[in-house]
Amino acid sequence: MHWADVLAEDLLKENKKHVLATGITPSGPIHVGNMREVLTTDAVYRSVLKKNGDAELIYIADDFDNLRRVYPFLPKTYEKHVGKPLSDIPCPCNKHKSYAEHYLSSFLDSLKELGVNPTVYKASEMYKTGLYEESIQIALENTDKICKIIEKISKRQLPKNWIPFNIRCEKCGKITSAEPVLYDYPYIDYTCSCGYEGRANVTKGGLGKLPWRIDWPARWKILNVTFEPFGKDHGTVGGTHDTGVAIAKEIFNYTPPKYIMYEFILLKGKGAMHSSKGTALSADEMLKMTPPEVLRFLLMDNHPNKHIQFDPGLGILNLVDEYDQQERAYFKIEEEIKGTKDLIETYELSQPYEIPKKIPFQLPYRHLVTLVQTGENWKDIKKILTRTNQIPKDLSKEDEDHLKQRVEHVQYWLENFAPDMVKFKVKKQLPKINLTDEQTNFLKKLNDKLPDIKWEAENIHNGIYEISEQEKIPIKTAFTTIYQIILGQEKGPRAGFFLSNLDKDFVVKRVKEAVK
RNA sequence: GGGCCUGUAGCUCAGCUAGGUAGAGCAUCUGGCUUUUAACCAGGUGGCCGAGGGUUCGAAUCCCUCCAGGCCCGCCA
Repeated sequence: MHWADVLAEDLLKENKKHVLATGITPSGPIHVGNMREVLTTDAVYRSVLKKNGDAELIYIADDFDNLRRVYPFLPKTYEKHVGKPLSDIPCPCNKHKSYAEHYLSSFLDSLKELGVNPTVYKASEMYKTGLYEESIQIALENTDKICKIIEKISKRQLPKNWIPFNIRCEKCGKITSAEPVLYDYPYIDYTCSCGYEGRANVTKGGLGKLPWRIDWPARWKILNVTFEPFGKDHGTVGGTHDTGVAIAKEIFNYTPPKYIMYEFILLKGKGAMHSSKGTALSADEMLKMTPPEVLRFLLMDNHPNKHIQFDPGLGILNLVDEYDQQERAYFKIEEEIKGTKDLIETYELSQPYEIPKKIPFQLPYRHLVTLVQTGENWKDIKKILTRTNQIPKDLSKEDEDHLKQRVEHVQYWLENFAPDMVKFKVKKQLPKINLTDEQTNFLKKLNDKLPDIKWEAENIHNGIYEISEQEKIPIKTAFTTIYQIILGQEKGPRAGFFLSNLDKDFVVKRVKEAVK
């Protein structure tokens, strides 16, 4: 059984409406690792719905959390914003309402592309509209109890006058620097390190925030959360999940949601991703080089408790190939590889939106890598594909869109991540090269033969071999020569297929030129 | 120090939740049309299922101990 179904069935033991929650703090570019949490939740959500359960998928952006420090990708001027809620900090590009919006909006766009459509909650709004009011009161009334729970479970010492509420200083706007002096419901008198002394009315929204260890369980109750995954960093003993569970039960009288702890996505050769260390791959970027169904596939095919090594280099080609292979198996065009796990569920969960009724038109991804570099744009590429009969004349609109979308992904990959060995450029002019006599001889023979070759991959390929045999020219030399005069490099894509994609006249002309 | 996960063929991993004759892909070897930057087909080789103990008629699978590796663990989600 697919892991999402296992989790869904566990939820369905209770016949009620399930709220599946996921949340990420938009403190910077949101990376693929974070994406795992959202897609994991989405998978379980879909599975519950499929089994006729009642479910809602929600996404909570904790934009009321404060900026911890000036991250490497931020200008120095952000120093003055450290400590303020993300929703109160100006946008780095000035196009969004706030710092939080800046990172959130592109992430939400990515989610849409992946077919994830949660109800979005923003913590800043939840606080400002008073959704947290009751929880704040309960927390403050139970300060001692909460303090004991946290100290006992996390083995951490809290400061003497600690209260489960971070006051936002009215003057400087920071939620990290105000110290409570006196608490008399509903007022808290405080002094801030900026010198301000003030009084906060906790029943008025937005004057402060519950610390994370209390915020999380409070949120479960406010939104009736029944399921929420979290990364292994929270799963540690005495960690925020442990204290959250205890606080939910003992303070908020709420049964903690079910969960799954997920492993991290590691970047091949670089290890775990950290935005702050520059070793993160943002969700945006990943989606630009990986088709959405393939990105989903990567996560659906791997149990959340397994870490994923993601290779943005050649590995991506294998990943897409693997996806295509499973797609063919799903549509029974070829046999599934023995031992494939949950083929049907995995494929269906990988679809961003509708599950195709028939198999989408496939072109091997590696071919696309060559094609994309042969043609200038989609029009060009389509022309080549049509001329070489690689796509049917009556290609459907959906199939064309699908193909075009893949071409765009390949282009982005080639520009940003592909290793040099797969890159090439068809030179507009004959490159400056020194050819040996043997090579020149080969080109002469090729020049004679070319006009008679029917312009198809296999014929071209065979033609090259014939010359090689007749003239006793090593086949390797033959290929190298071709790559040199067209690409200006010694290696290149499979020659027959490659040349057939080029215009015949162009090749004939180039060979003629090279012989001179 | 604590926690989670992993250990099965040369490599990457299924199989373990419901115990019942050890599997796949790649690599390698052989044969077929000399086949390029990782696009063929057919067949073969290859494993003390990390080690030890226990439960059982029977264990890769369940229980215990140990060993090795990965990752995580400050009011940093």
